[in-house]
Amino acid sequence: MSSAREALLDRAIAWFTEHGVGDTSMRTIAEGIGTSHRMLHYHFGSREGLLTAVVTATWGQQYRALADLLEASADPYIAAYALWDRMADQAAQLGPLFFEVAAAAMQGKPWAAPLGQWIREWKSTLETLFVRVGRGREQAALSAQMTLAMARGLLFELALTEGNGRAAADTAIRTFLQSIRTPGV
Amino acid sequence: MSSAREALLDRAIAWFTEHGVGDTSMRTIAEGIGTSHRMLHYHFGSREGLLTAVVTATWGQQYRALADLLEASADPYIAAYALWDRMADQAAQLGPLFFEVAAAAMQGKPWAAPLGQWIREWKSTLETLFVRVGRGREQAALSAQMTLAMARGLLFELALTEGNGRAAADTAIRTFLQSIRTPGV
DNA sequence: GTCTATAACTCGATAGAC
DNA sequence: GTCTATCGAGTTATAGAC
Repeated sequence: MSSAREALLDRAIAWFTEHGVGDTSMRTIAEGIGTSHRMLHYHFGSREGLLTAVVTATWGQQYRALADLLEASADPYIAAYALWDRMADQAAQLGPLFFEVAAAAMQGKPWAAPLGQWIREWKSTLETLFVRVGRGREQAALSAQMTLAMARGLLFELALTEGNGRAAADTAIRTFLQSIRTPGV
Repeated sequence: MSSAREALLDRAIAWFTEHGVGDTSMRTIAEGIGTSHRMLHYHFGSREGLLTAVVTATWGQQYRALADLLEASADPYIAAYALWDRMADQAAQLGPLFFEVAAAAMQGKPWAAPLGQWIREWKSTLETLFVRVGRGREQAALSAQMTLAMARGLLFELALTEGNGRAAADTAIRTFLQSIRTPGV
């Protein structure tokens, strides 16, 4: 509600995107985004509250954008490529933070839990699309799982090479999508 | 050399595997593995020195084991599956730490750099195997990239679900390896 | 909402005895 | 190699004025 809080949150997201979460303190990030650590405590309650807000806001909007994208296209292959295109564009900036927060979710850190939840939902959403195009439940689940795994694996590499190799990654995902399009697979 | 140092390193690796790196202090980990923070400083010099030693030891032995495995098998598809099998077995334990350290490498943290280096080498190793089996340079590079991306993406999901879904992941990797085996892909 | 001040504590790292 | 003791800085979080 408060616009001061939201302005602060936007800048915090930008800061974490660039520097990661890691061991950074409230003071360090406060200085980095031009406020005081007192204000961060005032608006977000605690360090964990700030992290939760950042994760929720970042991947909440990401999740809604992707869900829209998937709903807009009837063809799961076209939708999957559009999804890839969007993720790959942001890989160099958002990739490192994504994998850091995901690792935190794997370790059971509460502030990272929302991301883990959304990752599970992406799979269901994509699976539904494959069903809608005529695949059986099991085949749709397999296709969704493989598509997301391939996209995420390529994203991992892109993030590790700071965005170099985008063309090669595009070729890889296209080759893969082509291969699961053929019947019997 | 010193056996006290190596015993300490072994226990530190086990501790990080279970708890992650995150924001944990020298004092916390020292207590966790039954020593004093003074001893950690004595043997590893600094917090960064300890992290570097842990990363180097963990993925140094991992890298050598995988290199042997790839060299032992002439068929890259069999080798790739053996590689997958080994990684998937350890996914629930080592996966979270792997992705956390990889994210640190993406963010340029010096202590995580060795892992980034090895990840690049895995690709070259697998690519060489595809060349040896008759693929052209470009096709071999593409196959190696896709194989590693798929394996890593499935690993990501396995780690996030604490090892549940191993059977589904096995099916996925087998389906994928089958699909890139057919000529023209 | 924003400020200064500060409580209460933990951090990495080192000194020096043994 | 291992111990106790400690330094100085940095930490989260809160109190209270404005």
